[in-house]
Amino acid sequence: MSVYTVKQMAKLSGVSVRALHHYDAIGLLKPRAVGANGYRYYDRQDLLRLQQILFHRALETPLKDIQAALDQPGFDLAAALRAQRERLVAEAERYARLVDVVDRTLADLEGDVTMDDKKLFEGFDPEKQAGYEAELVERYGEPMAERIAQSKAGMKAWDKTDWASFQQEAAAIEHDMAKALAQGLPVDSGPVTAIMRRHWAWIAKSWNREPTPDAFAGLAHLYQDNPEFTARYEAIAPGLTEYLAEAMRAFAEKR
Amino acid sequence: MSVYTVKQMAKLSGVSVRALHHYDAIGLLKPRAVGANGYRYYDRQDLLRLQQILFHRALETPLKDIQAALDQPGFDLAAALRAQRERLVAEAERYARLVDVVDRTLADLEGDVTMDDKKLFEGFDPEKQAGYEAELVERYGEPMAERIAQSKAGMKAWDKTDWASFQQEAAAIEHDMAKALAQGLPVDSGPVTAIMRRHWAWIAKSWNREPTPDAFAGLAHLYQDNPEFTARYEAIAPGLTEYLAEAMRAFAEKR
DNA sequence: CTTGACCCTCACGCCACGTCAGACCTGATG
DNA sequence: CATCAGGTCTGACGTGGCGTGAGGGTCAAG
Repeated sequence: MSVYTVKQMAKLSGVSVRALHHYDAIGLLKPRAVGANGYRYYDRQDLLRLQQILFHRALETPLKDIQAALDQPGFDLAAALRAQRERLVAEAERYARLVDVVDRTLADLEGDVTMDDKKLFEGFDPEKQAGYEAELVERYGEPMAERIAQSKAGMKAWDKTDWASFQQEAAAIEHDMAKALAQGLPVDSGPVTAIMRRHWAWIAKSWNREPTPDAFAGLAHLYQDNPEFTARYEAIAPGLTEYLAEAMRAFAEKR
Repeated sequence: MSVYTVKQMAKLSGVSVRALHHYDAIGLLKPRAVGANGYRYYDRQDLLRLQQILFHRALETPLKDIQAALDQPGFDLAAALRAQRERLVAEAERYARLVDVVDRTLADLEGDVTMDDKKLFEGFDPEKQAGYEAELVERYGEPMAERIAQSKAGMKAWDKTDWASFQQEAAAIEHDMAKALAQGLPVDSGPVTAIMRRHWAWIAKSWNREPTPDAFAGLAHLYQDNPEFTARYEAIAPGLTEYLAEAMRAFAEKR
């Protein structure tokens, strides 16, 4: 009565026959018996195990780990679930952030603002974002962490117009720096200093607070060390990353 | 000046050299030039294109689609992004639901309630969940949609104790039904009718409203047609799905 | 005995690369 | 000029969780 063929198991559980073959092959779920004809026969215990498998699979646990969880008697399921929970929370947040990115990009598109000014402030690749922050905090201590939090809080309240003007100013600064570089102006010359004043103000706006000279110079390093920034600047003009960084350091020293 | 080797491109953009090879191989990003030695040489335009690629890749767009988006001149980027946005929202919600599932499971585990009573009300596999709802709505019209919404709203307010007792009652009902089946009691016999009264009440609790007899009978079909339910009942006892469904229909007819 | 619905075992395909292996190229140094 | 480090290349296989045939055996009903 309670013996099922592959097809029946598939219908009862919602997985494919191929998946059952696969689970058999990797030893995750072996049928209770195999006939002389090679047919797989499952029973209710197998069905129960399959249900457990599906539970873990829905949480995106690798099949290997599921096997380990189900086969080891003293396995700490609660601990594993708590670990999974963290992962899932992180994923949920990641996707929420990506939605934000798309929203801002769409706002850009519909507002007809130039399309290329979105890379810097998008917040995708949160690991790297976290990396920047960790770097800044390590270099400048706890107060920096607070500043970052302030910055985030402040920027959250911005509307689309704020973002658009913010990005336009960034583009303008970059454009002017590229021109200065092309003209061979020294980084401590008057015009470049003027641009740096605008950059300083722009940073102050994004941080919701005046940067210290040290932090400003540290940002220059950050620009040089991280691909997100170098790619952006190098794409505008070759050598712009270093030129900008030098200009920032020169400006910071005068403060 | 603005000519980059693979490694330089990799450093500037943060992708691996292997990925650049791959993008070349599939035609997504071909270097501006290839030397007589076979070396790939990129320029700033390539870097810009790579940045666009990375933007889309971060949104998990398949590389083929990215290529289509970048190569077709009249491509509707906004429409594509809106579609992606929907996907991302759905994913964010899915993960949030999974976190809920894990939380409830953990509550179960820590409350020492039996572990197997979690499958029915978990809300993972949202597509199928949506399928159930669509099925019910189609069968019973718009009022059912409203009822589902009510049910969800009501259950959201439940705490862990509510969930635990809710699940215990379900388990008790199933257990009693399995016993009745084993004893061969007819589905319209007194004891079975008594169990059905409890099942009815249980449904009423979850729906936040009394079911109509038609809806109750419809639920019986749902149990028989969907693997999530059949697997659950068949795992408890073979034939329980049909027995339960018959009992529900018999009960519904008497109302 | 035939039909049609099952069942089996290979075995390749997918996607976006990671990871060797083996060989060639280039620029700086002894 | 030889050497050496550190690039660069082209295969080619591995990853995970199966999907999707191909080619052939099995089983129950008519």
